[in-house]
Amino acid sequence: MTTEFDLSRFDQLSGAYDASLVEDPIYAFWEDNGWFRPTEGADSDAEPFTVIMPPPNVTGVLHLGHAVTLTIEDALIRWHRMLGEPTLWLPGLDHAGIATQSVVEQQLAREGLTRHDLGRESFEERVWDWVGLTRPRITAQARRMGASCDWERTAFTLDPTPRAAVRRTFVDLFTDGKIYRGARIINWDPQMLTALSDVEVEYQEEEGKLWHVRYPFVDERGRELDDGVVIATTRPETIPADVAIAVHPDDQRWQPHLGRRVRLPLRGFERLIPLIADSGVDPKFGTGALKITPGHDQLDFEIGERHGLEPIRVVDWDGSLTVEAGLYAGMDRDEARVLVAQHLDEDGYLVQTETHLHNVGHSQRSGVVVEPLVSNQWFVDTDDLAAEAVRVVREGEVRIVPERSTSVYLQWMDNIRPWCISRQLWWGHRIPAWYCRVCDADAIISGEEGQITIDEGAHPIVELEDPTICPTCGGADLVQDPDVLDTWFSSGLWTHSTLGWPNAAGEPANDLARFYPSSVMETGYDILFFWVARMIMLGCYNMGAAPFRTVYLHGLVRDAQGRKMSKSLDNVIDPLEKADQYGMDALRFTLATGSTPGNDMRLTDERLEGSRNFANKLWNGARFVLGELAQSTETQSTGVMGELADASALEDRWILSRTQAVTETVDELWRGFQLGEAGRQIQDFIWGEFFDWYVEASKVRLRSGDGSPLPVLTHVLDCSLRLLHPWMPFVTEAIWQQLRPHLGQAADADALIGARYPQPGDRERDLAAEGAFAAVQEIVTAVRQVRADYRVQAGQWVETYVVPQTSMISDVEASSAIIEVLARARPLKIVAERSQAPHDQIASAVLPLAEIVLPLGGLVDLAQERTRLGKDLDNVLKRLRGAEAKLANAGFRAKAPANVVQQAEALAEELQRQRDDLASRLASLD
RNA sequence: GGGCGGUUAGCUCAGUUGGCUAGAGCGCUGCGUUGACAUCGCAGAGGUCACUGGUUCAAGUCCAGUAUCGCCCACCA
Repeated sequence: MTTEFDLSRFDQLSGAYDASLVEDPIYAFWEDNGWFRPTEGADSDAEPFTVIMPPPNVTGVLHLGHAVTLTIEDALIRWHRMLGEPTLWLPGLDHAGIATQSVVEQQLAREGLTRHDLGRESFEERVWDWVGLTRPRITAQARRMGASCDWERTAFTLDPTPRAAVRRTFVDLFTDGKIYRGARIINWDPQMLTALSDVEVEYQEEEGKLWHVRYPFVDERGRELDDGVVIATTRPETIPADVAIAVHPDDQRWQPHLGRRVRLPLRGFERLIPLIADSGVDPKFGTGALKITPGHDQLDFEIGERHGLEPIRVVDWDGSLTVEAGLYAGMDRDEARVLVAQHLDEDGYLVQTETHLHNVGHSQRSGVVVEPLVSNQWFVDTDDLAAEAVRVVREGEVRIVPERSTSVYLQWMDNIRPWCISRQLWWGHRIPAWYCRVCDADAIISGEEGQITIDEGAHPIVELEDPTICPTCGGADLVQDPDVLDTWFSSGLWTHSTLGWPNAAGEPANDLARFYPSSVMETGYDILFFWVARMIMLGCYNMGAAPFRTVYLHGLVRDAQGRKMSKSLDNVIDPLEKADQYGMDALRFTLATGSTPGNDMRLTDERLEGSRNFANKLWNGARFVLGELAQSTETQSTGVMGELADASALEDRWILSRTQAVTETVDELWRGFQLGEAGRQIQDFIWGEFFDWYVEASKVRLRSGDGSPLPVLTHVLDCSLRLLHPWMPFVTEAIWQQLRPHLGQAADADALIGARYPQPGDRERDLAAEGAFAAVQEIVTAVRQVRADYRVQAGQWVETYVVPQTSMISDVEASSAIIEVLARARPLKIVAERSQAPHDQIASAVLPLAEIVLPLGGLVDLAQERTRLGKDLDNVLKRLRGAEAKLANAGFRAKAPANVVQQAEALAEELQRQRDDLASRLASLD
């Protein structure tokens, strides 16, 4: 620790907290002093707390989702760091294959270019240039968020080690037979011109048309008959690719006709197709008959496979129709749909048209309607991987927060299908497969501009090192597979590729051994399938152990109207802009306390304002304490904290016990991952108890000089800053740097970021003090209330009598100075008997532990007094009835725990006394 | 078609082993420029905890069902 924090910078600060003057210097101070490194200030024997950061896409800028992630992870890391555990928060970035390529292609389009104009190599260079711009911007933004991650370990999915991890995993899975290549029906994005995986397709309900089309039977000589089979379809343009009509085998309507042939009812087509039976057909939908188009429908493809029917491709890669479409060839699929329907109608084959609500798949990235089509792609057979990924969750090796997400995860895993991992893109990890131009000459098709496609039946050579000769023929004319991998393939390895896996022979695997598996994986629930599921599958496969112990899923941040943020709605909130406006701590606190795990939250300016106000309140409360410390003559060599043990005033004992109480609560909430509730509890404590009560009470002794509250003020401020630091790191550190010189031995670090977090065992609770001070609070509040009711001038001192219950007398007397000041009650007379207080021209209130009397003279209005007391009495009576009914219940006495019964009895007794006092008070008014 | 979540004050939301009078912020009403803070203080109004039934001594909390809004998954063309 070398860099001292320059306190002089705070000289200019006063009044309102100005985050913009504080945040950057504080961050630099932490980073320069090495606080983000994992071993600093930590006990090396302890188990490390590790978080691998979800890598933001190198595309674009940080959005609110990142802000939530960084806030929560930073809070967790800071908490564990303050617990003295070795902590590692490993940051990184994702090359984000399709997303980044899409952005760069859009840039090119604005220049009137396509990636083909540049060629593969130049295009990749162009993307690297772009990444060179966005990378530093993104990390700078994360720094602004206050992320205390270990920047020295920043990883990128295209770095050498992650590349090696991809290679190794691909080779292992291929060798295991879990990766294979083949012609299957996949989801095709006709704009990006690439295959997609199932999860990259988003279904939207849309109103379409359901056309009922008659396929006529033909006689033996092929002549068309009047009857036929009516099917219902949403895609008449795919009729040229029909290979059969299928019905359910048990469907009685069609039994006699099975095996007969029908003719394609489309102009220019004479093709006959069979009527077949398959149990995949739902006899209740539409007409109960289904046209089978294996080339463009998942279900049809499967039915086709079962019946040995070859798919026909009628929709081309770009969404236009192929030559197979006859006179419709070259038309766009939507255009053709309309025309085909029109022709069917004109030719008398269109039986009926109805509107139809159905789900249409769109590409997650480009938004265009996905075309299912048959294509040669690489797949991961996920069955075994999923089985293990299910096991580790079922058996609790991985815990998902919130727990309910576990069933979502398991359900998805149970229904998992082969994962299409090849993409016809240029940006990403090139598939490490080669083909021999000689042996696979028939399968290698060279297209324009040196592009090639690899047909089915080619023999890929997949090895750890780039192959140079064909193992079959010994030739050296090899060509690499042109495709790249799904970006989530490399993301799925993130948990260990960032820690040095696969470590080369002889290379130490320290990081892996020490930090794998990580402690918490924190991310949005929207990428549970994309990412979390894949990380668990691949982590288990490569490492033989699940990649993390806990998955913490946060919800989506929505706008003030509860809408999802989107560019098209133009309602995207920029986190940095909000931070400029309200301060980063305010943004963080709002995001962290705004929701519970897995639930969405709305971000509004009102909430941000509230958090900003809290930061400001803390700043000013601290300013008060610091100001008093500066004026105090007390020694600073040992710090004022040395005298903490002398704190014997009731309010001291009370706030120390309350500090301990909130410490215990917060500790428990932390352990249950209830960060939001913990933050709220701390805010309530600091504002509602420490500042509103203790600081106000402390002023009495500061002025009288009758024993100093400074040790307690200092200690509780110190604890408050420590407790709050994970949520609001900047303002707490800024204050703590000013407080530290006053802490003496209690200053256990040079920076709050490395100070010790308050612990449940730090101090005994003092329940007697808590109870007694609660009575003082009640008395003060009641006096204020009476004064407000009678519109007594706020600044005016009023003679006030307090008649405490006998048991309370000494505590109330001890706190008389506080009551006097906080309630503006002077002279304050504490008397043992009600009879010692005046009875005429008074306003009064009856509390559980005391009665108060204010002789307000002419201000007192008997009618108003009757109303006030009557209302109180009604309330007491109502509660008393409830309490007595409960006690009269034999079951309650018999079955409720003893302490609950006891409490109920005490309450009833207290209420009876209040009732009697109120009644006699009322009687005396007459 | 399955699965999940929400429904608590005018608004936005807390309330996790069932147990004192259900809380907060914002908004609203009244008072207030007391030397930390008007980004503030004090006091107040405001809720049959969506509905129905059940379990229990006791239900906002557990169970069943209903309504309604939302999300996810799914090969009904």
